[in-house]
Amino acid sequence: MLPTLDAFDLAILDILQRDNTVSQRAIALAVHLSAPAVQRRIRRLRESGVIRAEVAVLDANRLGRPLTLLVEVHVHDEHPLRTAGLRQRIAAEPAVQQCYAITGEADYLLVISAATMADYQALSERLFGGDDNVRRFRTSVALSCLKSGLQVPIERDAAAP
Amino acid sequence: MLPTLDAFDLAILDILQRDNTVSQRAIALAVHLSAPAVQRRIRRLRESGVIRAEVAVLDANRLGRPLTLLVEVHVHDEHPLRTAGLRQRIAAEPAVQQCYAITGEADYLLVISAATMADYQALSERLFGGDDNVRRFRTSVALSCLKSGLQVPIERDAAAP
DNA sequence: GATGAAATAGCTACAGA
DNA sequence: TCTGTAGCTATTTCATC
Repeated sequence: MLPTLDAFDLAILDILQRDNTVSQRAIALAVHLSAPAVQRRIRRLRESGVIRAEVAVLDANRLGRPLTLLVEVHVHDEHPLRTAGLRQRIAAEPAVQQCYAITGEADYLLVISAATMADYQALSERLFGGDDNVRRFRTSVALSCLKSGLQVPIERDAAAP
Repeated sequence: MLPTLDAFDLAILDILQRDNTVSQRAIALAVHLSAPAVQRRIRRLRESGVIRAEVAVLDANRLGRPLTLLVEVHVHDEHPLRTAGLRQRIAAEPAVQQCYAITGEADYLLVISAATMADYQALSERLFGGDDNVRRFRTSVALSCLKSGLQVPIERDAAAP
């Protein structure tokens, strides 16, 4: 389940995480391999979980969700049992795009997508309202998004001779 | 360039942002449309920018980048001319996955992927070191990632009869 | 890992509502 | 203008070397 990735794998991954619509033939050409070889590697990368998902990235503005909110959450007690409810509500809420447990002053950082501030207010009430383990939360509004992605930097050794 | 999205479009988008390897035929079946109709809609959604990208999401841990860092950056002057350099370095740095200009105490929030703390230290030096407009930056380490994605919540009206 | 055949998906054209 | 049917092209998939 932990296959070592060679330069071919890395080259393939680096293409796919930029654009997974490129054909296996084109990838094969780019990394100097045959198409079936590329296909077998992609299948292994999928099955082993190196490729976690293959998705379309949508424009939130065009879908009526122009707001991105960044929320630092402070809890009284970080103990798993005391935060289970919070974590479950976060997991269940589609508007919460990302959630990190973090070091430092705050305990959690959330990235949230919302249509209106009223919607966010209702959401924050749902997430934090009745939870007496939530000490406080501090919301920042994203004025603009300078960069948005989940791409993992890959050191590009030359792929092949 | 701003086509109104109907229930069919939304249903298609909701499938694709979860898994864009689903065939047009399967989508057609799911949303009760013919495959060519689905294809035409997908093409329009791509061209109009509603679909911003189609990508593979990789597991950073398996690629030797187990660290995620969340960095709040405070600048002296938010004026575009004074922050141009910073924004340019952020854009050029693959390790910076996300960057938001935000309201509140800090001015920017960065999500960064790194292999080691030493690498991050070098990176932060590159990003902020020589810039006298950067007043300070505060780094949090992500202890765990409870949720990770860029999916936009879509209200699922019934797709079609 | 490469080659070639079968299955499948994607694309285009045309007809109809 | 949009959908659906039909037919073609290209890609993926699988067996073999």
